[in-house]
Amino acid sequence: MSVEKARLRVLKFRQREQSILDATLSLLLEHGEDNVTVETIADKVDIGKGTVYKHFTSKSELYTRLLYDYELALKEQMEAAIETAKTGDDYAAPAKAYFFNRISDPHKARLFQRLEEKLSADPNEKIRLEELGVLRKSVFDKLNIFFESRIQAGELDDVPPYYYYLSYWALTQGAVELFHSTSFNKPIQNMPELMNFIMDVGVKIGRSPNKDSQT
Amino acid sequence: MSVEKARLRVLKFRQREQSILDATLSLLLEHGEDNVTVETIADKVDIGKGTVYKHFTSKSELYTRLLYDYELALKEQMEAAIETAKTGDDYAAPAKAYFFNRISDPHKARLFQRLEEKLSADPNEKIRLEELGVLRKSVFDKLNIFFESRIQAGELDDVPPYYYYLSYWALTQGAVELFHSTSFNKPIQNMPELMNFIMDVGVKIGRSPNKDSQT
Amino acid sequence: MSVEKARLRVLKFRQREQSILDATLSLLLEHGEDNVTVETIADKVDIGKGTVYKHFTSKSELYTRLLYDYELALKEQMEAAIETAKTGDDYAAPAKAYFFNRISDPHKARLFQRLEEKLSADPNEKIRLEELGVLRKSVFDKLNIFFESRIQAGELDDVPPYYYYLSYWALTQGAVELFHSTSFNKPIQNMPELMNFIMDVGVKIGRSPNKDSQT
Amino acid sequence: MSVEKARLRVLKFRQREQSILDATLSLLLEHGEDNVTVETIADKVDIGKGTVYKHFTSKSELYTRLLYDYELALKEQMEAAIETAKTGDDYAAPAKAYFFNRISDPHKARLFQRLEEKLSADPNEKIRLEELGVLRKSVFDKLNIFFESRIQAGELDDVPPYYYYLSYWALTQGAVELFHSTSFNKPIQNMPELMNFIMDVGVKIGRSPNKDSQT
DNA sequence: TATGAATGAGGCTTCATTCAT
DNA sequence: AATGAATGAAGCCTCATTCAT
Repeated sequence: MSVEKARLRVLKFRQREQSILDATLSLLLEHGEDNVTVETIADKVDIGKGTVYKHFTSKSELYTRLLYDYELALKEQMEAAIETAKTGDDYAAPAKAYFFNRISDPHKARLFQRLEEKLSADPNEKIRLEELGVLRKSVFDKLNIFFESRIQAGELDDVPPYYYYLSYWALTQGAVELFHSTSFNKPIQNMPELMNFIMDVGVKIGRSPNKDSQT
Repeated sequence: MSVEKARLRVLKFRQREQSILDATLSLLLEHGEDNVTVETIADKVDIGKGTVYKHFTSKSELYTRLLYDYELALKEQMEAAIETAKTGDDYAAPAKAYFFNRISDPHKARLFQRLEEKLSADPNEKIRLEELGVLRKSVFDKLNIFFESRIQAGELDDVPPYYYYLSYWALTQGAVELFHSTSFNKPIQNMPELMNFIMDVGVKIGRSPNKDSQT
Repeated sequence: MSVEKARLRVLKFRQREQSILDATLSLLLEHGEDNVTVETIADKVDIGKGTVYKHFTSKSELYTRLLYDYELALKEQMEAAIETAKTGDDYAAPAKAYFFNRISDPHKARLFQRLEEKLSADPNEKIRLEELGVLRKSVFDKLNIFFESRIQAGELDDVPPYYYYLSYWALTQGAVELFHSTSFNKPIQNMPELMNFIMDVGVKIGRSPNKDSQT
Repeated sequence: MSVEKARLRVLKFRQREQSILDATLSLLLEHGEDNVTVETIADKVDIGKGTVYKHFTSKSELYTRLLYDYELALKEQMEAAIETAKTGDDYAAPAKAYFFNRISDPHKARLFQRLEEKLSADPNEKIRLEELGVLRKSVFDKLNIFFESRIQAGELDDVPPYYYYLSYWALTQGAVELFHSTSFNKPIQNMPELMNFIMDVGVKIGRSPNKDSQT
């Protein structure tokens, strides 16, 4: 019976941890990275400040954890998209998946970009942050194989595979920034249309003109 | 004679102002936006904290000034490049100019991106920050004309001109981020080559296959 | 049991709050409004500077609170005195109560006068300061009724009731200043006697000569 | 000829000194005691900050000087009024003169009250401030004689003469405060009328009922 | 003599983290 | 385990006064 109790306690503990993560993310999105304090977070979850430190050794660790969860979800989407692409149904599936993931919530995308940057400066987080690299490496490897095969099939120009996905990453990242920049926003009259245009630019990277007709 | 003295004094004052700006930029680049204090700056220039406030009414104003100077230099480079492009020698001149400007010092490029974002949150800087918009508007207008003419010459797909330069902006911005991301950096074996590849992607945006041969 | 603990904690917290208020008042009286810093206060209570901000959002709020407490006590004394006066035992009870309240600690009286003035300039305190007005309004209303009845009874000249209590306020205020002015102090050989004289001037305001004999 | 020049220089120096005093007073009245800096003053006079220190050894001395000038003018008015009173034309002349002097510019009256208080705390000003005492002593002496004579003439109750003028001082002082207090201001519908009422209270201090008819 | 740039002590406030209960 | 009061370092900014020119 006390085993049961213990299990329940552990469950509750985990749920609370998730609440903290959720609350933090929502506060971060609402008020910006520089305007969220541990106290705000605790208040939102309706727990004491000290309790936060029972779950995370530091504010940075909490942030890192958030980052990791985000990246993990992204990885899973990417892997699914790569599988789809392999079947030949839609070569652009990974590209689109990535793009949509980022652009569907550009606010969040940019937040994590900033967070990662900030955390990188923290020596205590270096180790934990490396796990992000592991996650990404796994996706990179799959993308490498995928693009290699397309190159060998003559569908793409013969450059190192990472040229493709990193160019694409850059383009998407930039689109996210564009979304937010008050100043560069101004000329834009039709944002969704522009985003489609940009995505299209991305999808077509490296396709030689004559190969273009194949899609 | 006292006129002469006064001129000297003003000169010295300006030089000091410039050295504050220089020191600030270098500290910002070295330690990151969140790790530069007014005291650090004063120490680096070897002046008192109060002196900084003789030149700038607030830390924010100092930053805004830095931003403005950077943007002004960029604007001038862009306008020169647009002129070059108009002569027909190199249609891609503006694109290249922009790309090189950002990529030649990606650290700085990203810094200013972040700085602008942060300053936008400060109500006191809103007015000063609008001058940046004026600067950019001027470049946008020239780019609009330039792209419009190329579209009408049938050299580019017929989409709103800003699609071109904003996509390009996004791509460059992303390239800058790529440069910094410790994690996304890893697969890269040949950074300059990759940057060229990305720039090429940008240059070719919107050129229909058959028009491609014209260049 | 934990309820008991919580109560104790709240109690302790309040006590500390009160000791901050007490220390602040005593420092204010000792060193003057311009020579009390948050650090001084914290030192006197033997707590950290930050702790002060757990109790009050700003130095101004702390001062406002002091002011409010003072005014509240005054209000209660005044209302009691007005009740006494209504019984007919001593028509001058409110006047005397007010006078004694101020003159018994003129140092404090003047301090709060200054404090209120200073706080009025702080836009953040405007709302909180209005509560003082509410407190006073309540006393004013009671005084209006009281004086009105005396006027109608023919005991006082028929002028707006507030003439009486505001003249009286002015006289008392001035007496407080007199108490402090090192320079105007000099001729005074018998301060209590002078204060009695002044109070008497106040008490007799508006009593027509022939009515004078009635008291 | 150089004597002439020297005289001119001295004249100019004095004029500038007066400009500084004038500018300071006007700034003090406009922005309040806590919001006037030496720089503001210098700017208003259109001279360098350093120049201010050629005329006054410290900001405090400048203020003290302002105070002295104000008090001197008041003294002269008071002495003239006492002379008038001695002729028997208007016994209340000194009282009225004082009251009008303060109430005609209550803003200024209160400013100097505050200034004197602040300066009293400055040990460096103690000596200079004593000269104010000398000025006042001179007026007090004359008032003593005046009131003494009225008392002996049976026109006033027999109390120490300073009871009269200090009570009066207090009343006026308080009226000035009343003028400014945002909170105590509220019930007032007719300020000039109220001020007259208060002045009347002051004028009648100490007059026994039967003596009242004499005026 | 006039200047105004430079100074730096000193004031207020914030917030991640600790620790006694 | 949970709490939240307490901490104090650190950051920004002000301003009377000094002093080299």
